[in-house]
Amino acid sequence: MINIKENEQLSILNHSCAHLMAQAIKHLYPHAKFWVGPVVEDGFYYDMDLGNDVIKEEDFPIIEKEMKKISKDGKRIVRIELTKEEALEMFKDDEYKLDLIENLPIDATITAYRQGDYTDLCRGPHVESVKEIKYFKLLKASGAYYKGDSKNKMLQRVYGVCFYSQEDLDKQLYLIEEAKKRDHRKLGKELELFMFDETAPGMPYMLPNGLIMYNTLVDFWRKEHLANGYQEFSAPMLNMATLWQTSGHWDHYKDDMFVLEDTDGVMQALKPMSCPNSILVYKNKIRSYKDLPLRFCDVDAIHRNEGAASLHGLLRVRVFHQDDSHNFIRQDQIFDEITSILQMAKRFYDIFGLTFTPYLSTRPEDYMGELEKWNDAEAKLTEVLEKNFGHDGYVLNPGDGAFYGPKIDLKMQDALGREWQMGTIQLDYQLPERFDITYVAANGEKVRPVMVHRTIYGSLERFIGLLIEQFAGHFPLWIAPRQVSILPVSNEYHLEYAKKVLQSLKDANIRAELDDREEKLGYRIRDNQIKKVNYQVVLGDAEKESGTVKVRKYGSQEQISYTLDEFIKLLQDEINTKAR
RNA sequence: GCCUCUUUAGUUCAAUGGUAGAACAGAUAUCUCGUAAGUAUCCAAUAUCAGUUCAAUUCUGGUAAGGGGCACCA
Repeated sequence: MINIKENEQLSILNHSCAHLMAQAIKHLYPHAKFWVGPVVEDGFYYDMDLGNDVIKEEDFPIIEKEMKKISKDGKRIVRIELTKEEALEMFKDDEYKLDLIENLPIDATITAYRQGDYTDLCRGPHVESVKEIKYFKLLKASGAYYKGDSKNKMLQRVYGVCFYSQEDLDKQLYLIEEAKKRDHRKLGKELELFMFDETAPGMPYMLPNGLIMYNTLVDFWRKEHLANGYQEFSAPMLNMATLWQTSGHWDHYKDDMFVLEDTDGVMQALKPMSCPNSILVYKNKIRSYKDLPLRFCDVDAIHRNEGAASLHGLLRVRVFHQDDSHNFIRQDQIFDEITSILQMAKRFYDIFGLTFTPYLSTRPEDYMGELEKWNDAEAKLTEVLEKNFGHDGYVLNPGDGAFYGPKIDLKMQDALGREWQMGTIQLDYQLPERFDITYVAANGEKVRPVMVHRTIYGSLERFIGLLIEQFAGHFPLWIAPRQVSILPVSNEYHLEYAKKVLQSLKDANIRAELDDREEKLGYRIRDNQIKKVNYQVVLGDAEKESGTVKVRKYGSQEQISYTLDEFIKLLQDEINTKAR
């Protein structure tokens, strides 16, 4: 998709289009008051207060028509400089604009832009005339909190997009449509990967095909982690309130937990994360400085009571599996540990061709712990990022860290350009304190370790969701649920040979299935193509006689003959290289 | 949690104030097949609870689930 914000000219055009839309809406809803109308990555929006009126998508054609009319009149867009007094006078009927004016820096030049009968407070710049704004489309309408605060009144927001040519606009609209086709929710249904039922909102059922992917990802993860000094454990899902009181979740996170009272009247909660459990594992015996780093990983199910409206297919769910690990290290091991985690994450993502952006979140205002340690940790995280990604290779989020420590989030985009947090690396000085964990240092003193929370996939569910979109359902062979379909030309003559080939493939650990339905070959080819099976093997007289297989790769018309052994080797090589 | 929209067969859609039509899938029969849909028949649905009405799938409201945003997201 085209990123409008990156193109300065296009960005100005879109901003002017936001004004044009506001003007049109003002014509149609004279009492409308406007807040802000910025340019975003994929267009623009304007927030407004329409009193009791509501703009719905069905109203878009009328607004667009009015916009076209104004554009045709071709009024110039005139910049006006104002003193604060003039500005306050000019916008005296609009409390939103007054708010903006009052909050401008004292030395700021106040400007407004006038186009015909509409004047808007704005920093600019703008295109010269409304007649330049021709190729636009309103995309969606929604509510949005005033100043982004849920305690405030809800304004109405209308999104749109604008281009310099009809072709560019069509192209963007086409891309939006194409992106919808690879929506993991749609493909998940079509390819029978997962499902949801009304009785468990936000809690996915992994169907057999999806579970193959899940298990394959976990197997790979497990192998890699055990080879890299990690130790896997599993812990109770239901824990007494006392555990959550110690960890602080009871005070800070209770609303997001599934809490219940057991038959003995004891309060319990399903774990929303495994950190306290991993600490108990650490605490199970006395640890020495020689033991560190200690890396306890797990893929236990965790439950979070997310708001119903925020649920989104596999990308935001109420029960999921984090490929979690809690690494207990010494303060002087931070740099090496973070480096090794980041490298591991990069290696994992590279395998899937996924690109990500690291976000460094630093000390918030309400931080806990010692300032010195914070500064030291932040400096080290920065150093790791600078070294591995370069100065422009990561985003700084000042003050956005957790109260217990700074963090690096690894974010990726879905098909529609929405950003999702995948991996995360968080330093934590609080939980070791709360649970009073220590290691014995060389001098015999008890020292508090630093705890690193980290995930690479993030959540297996979310990762699978993103993979579905990344590959549009056509997966690399090693995670593909349907690797090979075997199609005998005729069940009467070729079934026996087909079964032999099937068995050979299964013996070689290939996920192969026999398609011996009483349907014509063309029908079965098509059906297997739609199911995105990676390889189709057609077996008829020629193959039966020569002991070969005729292979057709997904998305290709080409048919290639191999001996059975050659074919198996080809599959195994592809699986082992994890290439597409 | 807030604004807003949606809900008809397994799936994707159609129609209607007088209880619904199709495509794909599935089943059966037929075809015995060499690289993207052979043919016929059958099966199968108005999310749920109320209200208005002689009559509601259609109108109104509640609930649930789902979508688009906002807020949230250790």
